[in-house]
Amino acid sequence: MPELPEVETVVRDLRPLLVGRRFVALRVGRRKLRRPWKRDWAARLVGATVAGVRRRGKWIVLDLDAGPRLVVHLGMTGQFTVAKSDEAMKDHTHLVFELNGDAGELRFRDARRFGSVELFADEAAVRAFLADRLGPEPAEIDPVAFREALQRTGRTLKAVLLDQTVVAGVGNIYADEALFRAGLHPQRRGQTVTAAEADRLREAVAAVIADAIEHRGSTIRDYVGGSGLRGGYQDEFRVYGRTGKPCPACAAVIEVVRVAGRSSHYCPGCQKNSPQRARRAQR
DNA sequence: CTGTAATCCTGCGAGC
DNA sequence: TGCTCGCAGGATTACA
Repeated sequence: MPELPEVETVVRDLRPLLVGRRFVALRVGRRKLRRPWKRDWAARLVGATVAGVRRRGKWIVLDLDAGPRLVVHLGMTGQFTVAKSDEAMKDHTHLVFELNGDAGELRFRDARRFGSVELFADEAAVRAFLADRLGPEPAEIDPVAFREALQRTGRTLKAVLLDQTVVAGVGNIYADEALFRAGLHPQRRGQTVTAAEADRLREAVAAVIADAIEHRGSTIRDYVGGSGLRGGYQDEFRVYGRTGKPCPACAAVIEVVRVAGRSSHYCPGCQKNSPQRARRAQR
């Protein structure tokens, strides 16, 4: 569910609520998440003070003063929030970190349990883990590397944008919105794009992500920020979830197709798929 | 190697 | 109202 803008919002919300706070107790649910909970983690977490809260791609990292790092992924339905201790416990709450002072508690909730929580020994271990999985942040993509990543693959543009090793943090919503802004069809093959189109797509990805962060991400159903607030970017969608509605640019009717296993929304007027012509133009 | 499909889960809306 | 079906913001693995 949450993509980069939602995760960034959670991190920004949690940072002032957690940094400097100590975990004084921890309750761990029985249901298993995506990665198994190791028995010694609770002992290593209780008593630790939060030194930092940050994000890389869709992964959240809590730096603990003694050195270990808690790495959290929200999957599709994960929520990571600070609540008052007397606030009712919602179902599917798997972890509760009690904070010192009057700071309430940090809760991890995830109905579908596609999310994960893992404790790493130190910064080097986290770096190795993330480096294996993630390409650059959208704002930091190297133009040449991005163009080459597109032009050397026969995959669709949609599949490439969803590949976290090409660019970190883009998911189904923002892939569709970026392709619309770049005027590119989701089923277009990477090999067929020109340098100018690759640049347009790279800029569109960065712009859409930045815009969505400003709106605190998108809430369609489950997503809430670190303080429980919903996002607002769902009201800015131009194509995602707008099947059958008019394109804001040309008034053609938005269509949906299945690409790379995901629903892909696009405007047939603004996003033509013309691999033949593009292929010929390249020679 | 490349690319797609199935898998892990629960909840909800659509359609009958 | 109640049931079944398909789909959902993701990552990983298993296969063609």
